Amino acid sequence: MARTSSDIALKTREADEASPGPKSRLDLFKFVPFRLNRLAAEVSSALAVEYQERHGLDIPAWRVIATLGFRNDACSAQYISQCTRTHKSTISRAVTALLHDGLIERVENETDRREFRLRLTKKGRALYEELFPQLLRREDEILACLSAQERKQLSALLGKIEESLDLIQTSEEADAKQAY
Amino acid sequence: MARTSSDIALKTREADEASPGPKSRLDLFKFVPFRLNRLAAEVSSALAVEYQERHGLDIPAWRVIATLGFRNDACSAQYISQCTRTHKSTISRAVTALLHDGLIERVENETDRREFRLRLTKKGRALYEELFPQLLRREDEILACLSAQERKQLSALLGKIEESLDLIQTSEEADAKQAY
DNA sequence: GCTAAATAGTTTCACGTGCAACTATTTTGG
DNA sequence: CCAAAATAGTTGCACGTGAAACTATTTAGC
Repeated sequence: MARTSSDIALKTREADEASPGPKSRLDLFKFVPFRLNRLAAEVSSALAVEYQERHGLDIPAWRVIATLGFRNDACSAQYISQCTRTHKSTISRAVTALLHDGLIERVENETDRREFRLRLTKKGRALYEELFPQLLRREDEILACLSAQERKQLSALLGKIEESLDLIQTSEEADAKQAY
Repeated sequence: MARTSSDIALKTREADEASPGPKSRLDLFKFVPFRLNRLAAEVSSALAVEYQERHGLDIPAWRVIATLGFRNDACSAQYISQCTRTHKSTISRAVTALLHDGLIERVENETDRREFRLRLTKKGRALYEELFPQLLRREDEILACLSAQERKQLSALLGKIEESLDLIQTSEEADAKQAY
């Protein structure tokens, strides 16, 4: 209490988009990169309750489960890494843990013995089926402050930025970029 | 190449918002928390070039600089921690480094000797003045894919979510929540 | 006024992550 | 075919971060 500077405005909204002129400062609270970072961190921790506390999964593990659960056929660690934009070593460790827990299994690829195809086990599938509705519910809670139309807007806007940053890749494109 | 499953659709946009009915899967690429995470990470690394490579600052240090630069008067580490939503130990380490580099200085608070008031040095101010236009330019590049109106929309939508998640706090409110 | 609780800030510790090096396998090119 | 480059996946290492413990100081309660 008694912070003498308490009255400094911290409100974010209604950026002064009108004047791109000679700003002599940067308001962190209107700075989109900062806002995205903060928002993502907050949303993540809100979701963590579901997969972490309730199911013992961390984010990378959940991404593996989610990718395998969404697709029917088995796919490689590489593929998961690329399309979730998660570093391959991170995926590798998550895969090791999930194998150990019997949530996924891997099938040797006869034609290329470097790569393994991964798929959910029965147990893994069951977890996926239980988990994803809970996560969708959380997402819903988070977006409850938006109308249906606003949600559509948000989705479209994010899509545009993603596209412009090349975050949306076809598998072909993903093949081109290694690193991940 | 020759990924047999290459043709699986990875496109994100145009979520099937219409049917909130019995989905039996979760498409990670339509899942807003995932998208926010990925987007924030990507945007961060795009900006990192500016403050990291060109000025040797990391994100926490930049947040300290930005907060002090935006405000005229000196403020406490606590304050910076709360309003940037960055853990206090992280801010503490950033402050130590910035003090060492002579970018900020601290003034003893006579009425409360536990707390220090922080402010930019001349050198720090100069860095701020040089850095923030570059960052705004980057932000501009990233949002270049959006029209002026879309940017306004995005800002408003983020604002609503932030508000609903209680991310926008007056200092008063911030005082209530500790932890940070 | 003295003890207990609260607060600002620092530091130690454990842990997750990215990078780079490594192994094993496959592909390419001469 | 064989050597060199490329690729899938793993692992060692360094580093940044959050939680919790800690120091110093202030406030609250009796």
